Amino acid sequence: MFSNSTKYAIRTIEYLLNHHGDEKLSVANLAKELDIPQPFLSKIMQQLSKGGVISSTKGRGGGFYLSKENMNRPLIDVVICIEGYNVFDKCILGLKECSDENPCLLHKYYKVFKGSLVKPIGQDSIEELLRTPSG
Amino acid sequence: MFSNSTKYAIRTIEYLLNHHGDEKLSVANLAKELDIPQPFLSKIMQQLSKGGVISSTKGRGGGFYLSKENMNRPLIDVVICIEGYNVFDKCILGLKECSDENPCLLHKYYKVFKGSLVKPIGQDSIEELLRTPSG
DNA sequence: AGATAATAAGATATTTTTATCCTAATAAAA
DNA sequence: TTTTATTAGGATAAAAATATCTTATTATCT
Repeated sequence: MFSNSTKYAIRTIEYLLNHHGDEKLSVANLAKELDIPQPFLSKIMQQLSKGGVISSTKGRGGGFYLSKENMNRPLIDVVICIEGYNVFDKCILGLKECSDENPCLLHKYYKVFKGSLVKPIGQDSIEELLRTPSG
Repeated sequence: MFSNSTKYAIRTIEYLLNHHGDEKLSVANLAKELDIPQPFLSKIMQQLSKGGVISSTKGRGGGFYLSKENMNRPLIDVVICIEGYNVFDKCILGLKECSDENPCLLHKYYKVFKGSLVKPIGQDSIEELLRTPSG
């Protein structure tokens, strides 16, 4: 479903949010805490930063963090920033045409999934979604 | 979610099932009908055949088809045959530990999905699942 | 101003997935 | 028995994803 890059991105943003208020966090720090290869996470963070999904400051005491604006964006923006598109817009079996009228085999099942996962991801802000304890 | 290989496999098996009773179908034929690169589909069919998910006969008039046994296997076997494991057993965010007690961020959403898609895929036979018109 | 600690960015390497090609083996038909 | 149409299988190629390394740039502290 998600690429490793996207998985890492989501997990890192969650961590960033839950450790907000502390000083900004360096890639080295994040990579260690989240058990992600450091240089790879560095690449991902650059991409997220360029896409405006996270913020950063350079220099001593710098690092990555989430601004108020960052927190107000829907989580799906993170996915789009990494993957380049909304992965959930595509047919689960890769058909070019797949809709309620012209469904693939698994369309009806996948639709339930979209209703339950993709909707909150697409609508709710990062803060709303990630701050609530999951279960 | 699924790799291209798996998507192709599922679509081809669906086609095979719906054209059962006709003569066996060649890779060339299937690739053309389903718009899949022929040599790539060939590889996939070999793998499925070796895994016992589909059947084949060589020589003139030969081709691929589904035996009664093939039809009675759950669709998840196709996924396992291609991917090497059940992709749905893994955490959507790639956590090593992810359960109801110790859930990742998206665990509760993903769980709904599993209930709706993975359950039928894992339990129902290929014939039951694919023969029914979807929607 | 200089040293330091951090991100930014580009070049490169590795691995996996996807795709292609070619030859061998097989089975049926002529 | 020869030809033909097919799968089987191995060798290889191309592309994408994943991972690493190195250097440049920047901001803060001393």
